[in-house]
Amino acid sequence: MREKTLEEYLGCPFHLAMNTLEGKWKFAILYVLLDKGTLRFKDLERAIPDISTRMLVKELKHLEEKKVIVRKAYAEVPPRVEYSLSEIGKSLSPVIDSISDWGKSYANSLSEK
Amino acid sequence: MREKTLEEYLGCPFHLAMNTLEGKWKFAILYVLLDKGTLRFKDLERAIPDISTRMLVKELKHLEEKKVIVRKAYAEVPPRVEYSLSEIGKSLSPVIDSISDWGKSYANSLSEK
DNA sequence: CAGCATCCAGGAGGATACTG
DNA sequence: CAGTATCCTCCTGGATGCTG
Repeated sequence: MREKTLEEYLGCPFHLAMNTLEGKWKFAILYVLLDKGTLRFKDLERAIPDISTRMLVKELKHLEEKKVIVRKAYAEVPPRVEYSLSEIGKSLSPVIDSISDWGKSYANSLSEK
Repeated sequence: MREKTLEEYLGCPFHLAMNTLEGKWKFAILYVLLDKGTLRFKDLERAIPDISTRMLVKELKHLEEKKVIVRKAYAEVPPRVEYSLSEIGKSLSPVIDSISDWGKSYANSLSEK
């Protein structure tokens, strides 16, 4: 039995993390940015075909407020806005990997039976 | 740039994982079972004070269908039902840890500025 | 191009009361 | 004890059209 309580374990950092990663499209956006580095709004929309404009805007805004991604707007016409991961955003890689890894062994364990 | 596409990476195993872990209380239940090993329904309710009976039933049922937890009912009066993690359920520990770890460094990076 | 405004449906999740 | 059964609210997310 672990020594930490539910409160300590799931308490602050865990819920903080879940809070910023919650939402249908967060991981997709994160992965694409992890993959490509920097993308414009339209490119993100193309990279995640099923997302609606409204949702992409909302999720990006949320991630930006949470300091996970960085938004850089250029004063040009037509407008250009580039999104990339912050340092803390890049450090999410192990999280995505561990979930993906678990998913693989989970899929295996399901097909074995 | 990674070689996998969004489809390959987020495609099957990742979404499979997210699917079974989705929901407000999944991680809380998982953590408590990881912590205590085996618990009766009422004990789970006590361990997660804010959850409603309805939600606990739903989440447990979902996790059982997904083969992540094991339900064992005893033919007694009053009834006794015990929940525990399956092998694949126990292997979720790294996922929970990586999220929790990221949450910690995230909290640090927020407070530094 | 990079969004914002609006409307809308469906589902997640809460509160309460009841049963074998 | 271990759930069911209802009812209800709010929020997520989709569709569409418009703007600087």
